[in-house]
Amino acid sequence: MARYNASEIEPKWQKYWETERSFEVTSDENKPKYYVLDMFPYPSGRIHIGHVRNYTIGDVIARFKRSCGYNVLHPMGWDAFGLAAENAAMERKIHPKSWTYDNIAAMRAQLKTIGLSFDWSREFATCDPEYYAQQQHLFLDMLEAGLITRKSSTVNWDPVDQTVLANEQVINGKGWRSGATVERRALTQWFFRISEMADELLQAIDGLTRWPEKVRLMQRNWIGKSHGLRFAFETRGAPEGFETLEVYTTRPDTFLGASFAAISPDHPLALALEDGHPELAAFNAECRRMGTSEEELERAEKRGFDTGLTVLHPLREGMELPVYVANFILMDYGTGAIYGCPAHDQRDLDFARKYGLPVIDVFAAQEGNDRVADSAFVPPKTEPVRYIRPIAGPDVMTGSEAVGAAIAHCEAKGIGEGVTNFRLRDWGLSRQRYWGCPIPIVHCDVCGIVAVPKADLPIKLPEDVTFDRPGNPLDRHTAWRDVPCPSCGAPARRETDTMDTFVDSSWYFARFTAPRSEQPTVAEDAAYWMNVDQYIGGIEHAILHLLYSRFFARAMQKTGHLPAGCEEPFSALFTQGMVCHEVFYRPREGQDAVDYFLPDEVDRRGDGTAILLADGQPVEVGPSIKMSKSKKNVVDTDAIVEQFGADTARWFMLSDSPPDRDVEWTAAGVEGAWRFLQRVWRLLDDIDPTSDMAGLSEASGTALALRQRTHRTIDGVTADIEGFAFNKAVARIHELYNAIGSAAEAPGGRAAQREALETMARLMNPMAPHFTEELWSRFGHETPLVEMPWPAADPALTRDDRVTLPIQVNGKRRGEVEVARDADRATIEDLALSQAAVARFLNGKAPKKVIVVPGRIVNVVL
RNA sequence: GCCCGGAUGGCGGAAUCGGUAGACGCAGCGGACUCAAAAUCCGCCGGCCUUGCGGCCAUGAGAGUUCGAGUCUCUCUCCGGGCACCA
Repeated sequence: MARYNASEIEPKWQKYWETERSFEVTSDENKPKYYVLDMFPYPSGRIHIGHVRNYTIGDVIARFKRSCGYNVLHPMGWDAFGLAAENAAMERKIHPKSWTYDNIAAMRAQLKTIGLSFDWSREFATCDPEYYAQQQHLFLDMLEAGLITRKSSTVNWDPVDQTVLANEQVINGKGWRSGATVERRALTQWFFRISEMADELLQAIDGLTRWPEKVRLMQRNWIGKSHGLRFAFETRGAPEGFETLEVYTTRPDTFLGASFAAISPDHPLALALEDGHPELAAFNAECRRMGTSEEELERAEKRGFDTGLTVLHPLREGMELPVYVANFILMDYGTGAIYGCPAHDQRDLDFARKYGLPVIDVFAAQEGNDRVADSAFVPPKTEPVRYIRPIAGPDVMTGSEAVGAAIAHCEAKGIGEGVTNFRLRDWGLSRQRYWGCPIPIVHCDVCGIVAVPKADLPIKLPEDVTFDRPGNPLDRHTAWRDVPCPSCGAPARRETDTMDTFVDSSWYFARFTAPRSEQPTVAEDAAYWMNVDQYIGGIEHAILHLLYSRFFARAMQKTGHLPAGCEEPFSALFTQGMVCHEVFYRPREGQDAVDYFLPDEVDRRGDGTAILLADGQPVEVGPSIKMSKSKKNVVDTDAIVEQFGADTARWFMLSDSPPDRDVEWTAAGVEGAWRFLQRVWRLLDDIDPTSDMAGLSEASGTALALRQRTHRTIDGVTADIEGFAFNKAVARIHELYNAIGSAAEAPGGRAAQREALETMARLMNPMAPHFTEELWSRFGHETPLVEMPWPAADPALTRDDRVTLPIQVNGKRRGEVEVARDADRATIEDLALSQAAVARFLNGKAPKKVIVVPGRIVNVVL
């Protein structure tokens, strides 16, 4: 038998699936549906091996469910708007559109060599006008439904390039191109009112039982529901209109420990005080010379400026607290103002020490409470603590009880109210960029903000734009920008901001159910296909993308674009890990820099060293990290498919690491996968593909043992695939392979071997589809595996009525005993105590205790 | 800084409920076949002690709960993801 030749056989089956339209599906009420969706890629240019992993995982599920009788929707598309296309335009003078569509064409061709069971007839890119036209439609409906609002928020502003920067374009506080110090600037923008839905989005997490617990927890924390006290301080010395200062606190039980108040540099009071106070104005300006990212604000050194104002402590007569402007207060959370309780909040304590403010204890010192070492005592909310300054209630309470008591007390005295607050902010969707979905709005001097009538959609992006200057080209494209007002006809301006690309990816899953419709969705198709039964993607999307999609599904329901029951669009979620690779590099002589080399340029030795093929000299071998272009530790898909075939790559991806963990791509691992497929192929030499399956019934001895293993493997692999434990499924298939040879000479052995190999082909099919189709066809089967049902195990062959129990003495394994699976405790105990190994330790004495866990273990305690 | 994960042989990992730690694979070593090599096949493969039987140690570190802990609790270390304009 010749070697298995992937480069001939893989295209053959790909062509078969394509001409047979094996994976194209339509709504069919008579068949149960299964919607499996892989997060669609950003068309960055090439498919790398990390994509192969992601899409292989989804493909295993899709093919498996298909063979289980489901009508499987498994679509693919492109998340095609974004910053990278504009960067390419600026750097390489390529239009974002041609850059994007060229990349899509290249990546589509690469994906098709992997043998993925996508329904390509449903493909779209989010930058297709047919797609974003429907998105504009959704925007208008959401605007009308009150789900969209307009307000001010802060952006990163590059004062040299006169442009808004994304957080990733701010490097150490400087604009990445200009190098200028970035500052925060307020801009009026469009917002989805997601915060209105905060509580609903939080409650519904409870129902997402097939999501990873960590993702549910991250979403809960992100929404950040809290109950606290909101009240107004009376101010002293403040300008007119600021007679009170409203603050919010989640720990009103520490109110009597307050020793200062602080406001955000962006707080209206801080702005009002700038007038005639140049030092404060300078401080505020300094604070604004920081980006908008929360990480940057939190990591920055805590600094404050004494405004000279004070507020009156409402519960401590005569006590005035100084008011500071502080750089760590976020204007977007709570009221943008706080009071500080240094004794019981580390950040407040650091601040108090720095500015010489008093530290007032609210709790009795406890063991481990060592404020002396400049470490605040933050009391737990759920355990009782002793208060020396309770606002109300007994001395000893849990934090939660004390918070409740404090709120009740303040409400009774008329100083504030208990309120529920959320960390979740509204979702700003405006982007000052070209390569995104235009917002269908016109600004008219007469009528104000005017929605574009639906009849005028789509608002298409103009293509004649230039990127020779920074800023949004739509702003300077007057022919596109200047239009008559749709309402009064007066000269007006289009909205030149485009939508955040998260909008594009927040409803694409719904669009796949009717991708060519002239409406965003089609009711019957959405009703049939939604929700996504299995969603698969990276953990990096655990919060934003998934939360926005959950919001959008609700918004689409409210606007009639999704039927009832679709408020949670992803019934099950799986988050997969990344593909990593070693880095190869050499320090650049005389410079503080290194040159990286591609894995292809290097010969990696078994002893951990490597040499550069070009000059035969050694290179450094660095750690295995996430594949990235900059470190050159990327493996291109084409080379692997050409050398080993897609099935080898797929098999390797699935065999080593569990799919939710990172996997290291190694050449040796790929070769191992390739050798395994070849070994399975060679079994065709030893196993008669025409042997009579009637011999199965008389299998005995090793042949019967093989049959049992075959059928137990069916059950095991089925459970493993359902549980995303593909690496365990692969291990089981290896074990079955290792067992095949032993049956050859036993009665019924030839038939048992044929059964085993045919079963292997069927079980391996979702993972290595081309290889197994070919293997299957060599047995003379006319129906290809793609049309075959998933194999079922014979229960008579999977039963096991004997079981081996380990015998422990004092918790250490000293022997084992084989018993009937249903043996009772007394029988097991007698057998165990009669063991020589046990008797040796007993030394004639009776054991203190014997623990028997039937079917599990025996532990003899001396 | 804040939120969320992860850590098991030389390497990837297995151990469904707290019950035989290291399944399966990779790498390595030894052997067979070969003029030789490749390919293939067979065997060994956590550490220490022991001729052997076997014993002791061992799941990032330290403590705790338990007859029994990789698994549960607490403290710590390191690594990764997210932090709202990367997608």
